[in-house]
Amino acid sequence: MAKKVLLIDGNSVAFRAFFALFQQVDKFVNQDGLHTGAIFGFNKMLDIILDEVKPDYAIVAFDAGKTTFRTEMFPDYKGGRSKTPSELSEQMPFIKKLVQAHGIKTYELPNYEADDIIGTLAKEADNSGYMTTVVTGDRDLTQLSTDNVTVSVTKKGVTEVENYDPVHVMEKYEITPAQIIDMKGLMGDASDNYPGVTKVGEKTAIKLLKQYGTIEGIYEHIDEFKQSKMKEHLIEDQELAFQAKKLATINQDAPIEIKLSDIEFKGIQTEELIELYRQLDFKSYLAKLDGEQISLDLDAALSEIEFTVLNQDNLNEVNQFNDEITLYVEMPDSNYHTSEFTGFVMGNNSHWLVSRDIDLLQSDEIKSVLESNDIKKNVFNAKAMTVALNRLGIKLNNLDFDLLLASYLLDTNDNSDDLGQVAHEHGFMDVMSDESVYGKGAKFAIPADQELFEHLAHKANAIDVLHEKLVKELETNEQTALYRTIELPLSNVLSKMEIRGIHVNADTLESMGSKLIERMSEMKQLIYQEAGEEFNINSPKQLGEILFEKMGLPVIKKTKTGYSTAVDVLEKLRADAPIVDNVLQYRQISKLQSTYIEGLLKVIHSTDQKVHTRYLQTLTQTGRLSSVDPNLQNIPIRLEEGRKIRQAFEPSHEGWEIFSSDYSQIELRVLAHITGDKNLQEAFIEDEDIHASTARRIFKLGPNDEINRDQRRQAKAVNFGIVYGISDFGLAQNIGITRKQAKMFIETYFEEFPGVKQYIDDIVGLAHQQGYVETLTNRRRYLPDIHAKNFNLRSFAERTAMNTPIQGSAADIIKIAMIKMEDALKDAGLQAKMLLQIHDELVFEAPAEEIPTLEKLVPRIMDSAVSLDVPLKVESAHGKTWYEAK
DNA sequence: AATGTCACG
DNA sequence: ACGTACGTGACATTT
Repeated sequence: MAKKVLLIDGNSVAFRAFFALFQQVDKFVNQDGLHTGAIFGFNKMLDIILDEVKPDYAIVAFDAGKTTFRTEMFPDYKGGRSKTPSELSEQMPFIKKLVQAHGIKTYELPNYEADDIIGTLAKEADNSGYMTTVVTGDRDLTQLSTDNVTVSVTKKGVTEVENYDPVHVMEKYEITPAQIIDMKGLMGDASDNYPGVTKVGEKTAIKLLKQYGTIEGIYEHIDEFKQSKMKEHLIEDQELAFQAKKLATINQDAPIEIKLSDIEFKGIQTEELIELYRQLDFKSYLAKLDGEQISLDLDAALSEIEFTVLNQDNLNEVNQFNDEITLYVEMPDSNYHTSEFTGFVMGNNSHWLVSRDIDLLQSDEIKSVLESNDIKKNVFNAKAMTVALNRLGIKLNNLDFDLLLASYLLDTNDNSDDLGQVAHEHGFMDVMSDESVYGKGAKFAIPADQELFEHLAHKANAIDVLHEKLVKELETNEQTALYRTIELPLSNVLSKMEIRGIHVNADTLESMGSKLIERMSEMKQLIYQEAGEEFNINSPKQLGEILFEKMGLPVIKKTKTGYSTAVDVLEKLRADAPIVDNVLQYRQISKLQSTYIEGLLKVIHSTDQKVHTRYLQTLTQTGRLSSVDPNLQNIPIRLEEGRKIRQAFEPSHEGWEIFSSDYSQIELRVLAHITGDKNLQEAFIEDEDIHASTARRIFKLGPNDEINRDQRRQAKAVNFGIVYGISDFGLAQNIGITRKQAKMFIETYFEEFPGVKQYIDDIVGLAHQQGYVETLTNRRRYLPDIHAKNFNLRSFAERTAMNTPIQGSAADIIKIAMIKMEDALKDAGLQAKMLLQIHDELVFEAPAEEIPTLEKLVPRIMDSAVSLDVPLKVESAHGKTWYEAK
């Protein structure tokens, strides 16, 4: 097989990579403040292309300096270009190192550009009968393409390329690769700052070349041209055209000192590359490198750590800890309700006790330490530890420091549930991430004793070392109270709710499911009939082809991969063809079936007929919880059909009921409080229907005027819009009015609620000034994009600046209520148990006879969780199932 | 692993 | 002129 040669135009690819990632210029910075976006992009390109080409020879050519034979010929060549941004030029030396670490030579030659080096080598390769791939960001190089030379030009970004061989050049430009030079001669090149023939662009140039072949050919026949402006320009600019042609011609005989045999591709130099990735902070690439090689190498980089392996005979070792201990129980699966245990570590001050034998935790010696109220516990993920130990019949008491929770409060942005990664974020590198120890996907494996124990000891040590630092940082941010009185106690409340679980009646789900399946197959047949063929309705691609190509329905919206078939689009097409309505119905049923019937059935524990969700306490950017495995925060309610799913959620005892209370309009009440807007506050103090009240104001209605349904609906959308960080476009889209009308609404709203307007201006200003915003309890969200040059990114950050204090404070309030609730239920001696939190709603189960008590107690706890300038309002309901609690 | 869609607050 | 509401998770399909 022919040898393969890879020639890369280093400068142009680096430029492309830099500008492709420029919007995120602030995201790609390593610890030393070096920008790394272009390096990152270059690396990505290299990985892909090396994998694709698998070259025998490879080189990356760079431009040597400002002056070349072209500037000698034409002093203004590439003149007027703005200087290379310093953010890019500082990256060039690293790109060269990166290339070398990939086992590829770099080369530059005084007086010549990278193009010429590539052209010369391409010619040599072609003559030797090799297959060559040229990678560049510059279309001019397509002139080099032959049957044996493919020119890959990077498209948006650097990872996608368009491959030019002579056939593709012909398809695209209708000329040969050699004629590309003539085309450039006629057109000139604005970016290289040389002119061609006046008023001749791509279209005209191609037309002329198709007829006369070359620039020379054109001028040989210039006399035969009909009198025209174009002819005048051609004659006038003849010299320029020939000059431009020369400038555009790549020199294929540059005096380079290297031959193909000097540029053999050596393959990746793993050690060098690891060192470089480390320096650059390229974590994902580090992880990607061969797992074993890396873990060996990283292992060597970690400090040696001592530990004692616990067994039945040395359990008295734990007696040395009487003040505080650091504890970590290792679980390979993220679901701590069900995961197996692979080991544990406990200790402090570099005295680490480790073991794989989980049963040891249940020994009197260890159990008494864990359950002690005098010995403080430092952990990573208190809730996971609490639930895990509960499975072993151990009650974990006196939790004090949670590295995960503290880290989340300090900065919600770069968070992870991996101890190693979190430690790295805080500058502590002497611990590995789980992924680099265990590998991932198919490679996942639990290592042998020594490696596992070292990993565990390093983890415990990381918690220990970061403890003091993070506690100080919380103090600096005035977040100590948030940590101690809200998040840490809440993690305990949540662990109880998760452990309790909620009873789900599988029979109810199954009988619903079989009805749905029946209806689904009817709908399916109907849709196939209307379509005239069978296809996969669940595939947006296939559905799009049927609707928009076969049936010719009007295309309303496109996605980046094809036609959009989302609800808002289909709804507009409803009247055009009956199939649309059927597809919508089919989708609705299939969603219920797959996500809520089958999905829920899969996660019911066979031992207790319950589902045990996990609340993620350190995930959202606003301070809300999220719920997974299963997600119990998105069980259907809006449409009756879906709402019936809630009939399967039952109390776990005979004679009990489901009881549910929710905050009414909590976000708008928080808005009224935070903005201090008198008009908005008044509406809540008077307990008015808030959307009607807003309607009265924005439509300028009198106190006795009727508010019609549509006015209220629109006002409701405006209220939502305000909370989300409104834009006229968004509002218009949402309620189907013109942008102009939406703008009017917003303006009127701001006139009527000047305090809200003031708040928006203030908070966006504050975010710009300090780089973050805060909630009522000093929960903090950093907004790095607030300084972005990119309009979209910046606007998004500005909207979050105003939304986060609202959504986040509402989250704070219900969290406080939950902590108080757990105590209040206990103090009142009730059997009632809190089961679920759905952002502004709490769901309980209780004996029927406790319901009257709950109806007073629960709202009282909830509405007094905090004291705002407006009252909080709570509404309750109860019934035999969650469905009936409405 | 990414994308589109749709369920919730 | 830019291109849009805020916060989530699960599923099926496609790459």
